[in-house]
Amino acid sequence: MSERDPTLMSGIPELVVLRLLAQQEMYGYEIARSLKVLSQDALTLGEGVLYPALHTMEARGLLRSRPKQVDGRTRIYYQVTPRGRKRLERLTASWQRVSEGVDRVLGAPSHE
Amino acid sequence: MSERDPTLMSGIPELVVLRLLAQQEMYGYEIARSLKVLSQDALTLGEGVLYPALHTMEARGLLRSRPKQVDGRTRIYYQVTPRGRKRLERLTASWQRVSEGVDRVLGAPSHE
DNA sequence: CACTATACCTCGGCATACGAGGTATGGAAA
DNA sequence: TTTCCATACCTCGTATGCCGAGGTATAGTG
Repeated sequence: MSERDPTLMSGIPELVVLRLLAQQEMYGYEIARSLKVLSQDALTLGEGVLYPALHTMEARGLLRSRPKQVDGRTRIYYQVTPRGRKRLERLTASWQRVSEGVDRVLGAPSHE
Repeated sequence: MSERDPTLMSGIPELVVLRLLAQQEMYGYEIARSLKVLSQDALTLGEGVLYPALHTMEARGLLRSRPKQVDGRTRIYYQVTPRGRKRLERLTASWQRVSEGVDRVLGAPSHE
């Protein structure tokens, strides 16, 4: 009936997570909050997106993790590997390309 | 082993197709070419993406089509319905929001 | 004692991007 | 003539990966 909202973010979780972690080591929950704040609520990574993403990224060698006990709570801190940094560069370039492409199309002359 | 390039375009095909068609009626092949030119090669919609997308969009009432014979070739022209225009507005707003969000995250201070 | 915030996780569903492959016509080149 | 390219449509299978819903557990606050 009513069409479902399309995701409009593909690859974006990976891109922004890499970007955050490139600056400093962080743990999952922190990443989620940080992203919401930094993007001024434009980007919200649900836990169902974030955690699986972190796991596959680690499995691909883009991240490394280490658990840390803080106040009886377990946090898993992630950091970017060199391979992850290369990936970040590629994804960033790709994002810029595509987003400029979209903007050009959107900005194309309309006859309103 | 080597990670596969992520799509980095979700919802984008729908968005840009709607945008093009909002300006004028076009047929599939034309849309593909047009998109490539307008985006300066940043966006290339393969036929395996384009045609299925057009079909589902029509099924959802966002587009209407009519076939036309030109030089013994069949072209299927698409136009945007009012519903499609509403959708375009929503998607455009959403795109702007998200892309600005990403840019803010990417532009966040790094310590290089 | 209950509730919220913190902190992790998995599962199933679904949309959809994409390559590969298929049909057919018209025109230009070889 | 035959071959090839551009035009013009299509479908199928696969893989990805987003997402909501739900689950566990601790610490601190009302």
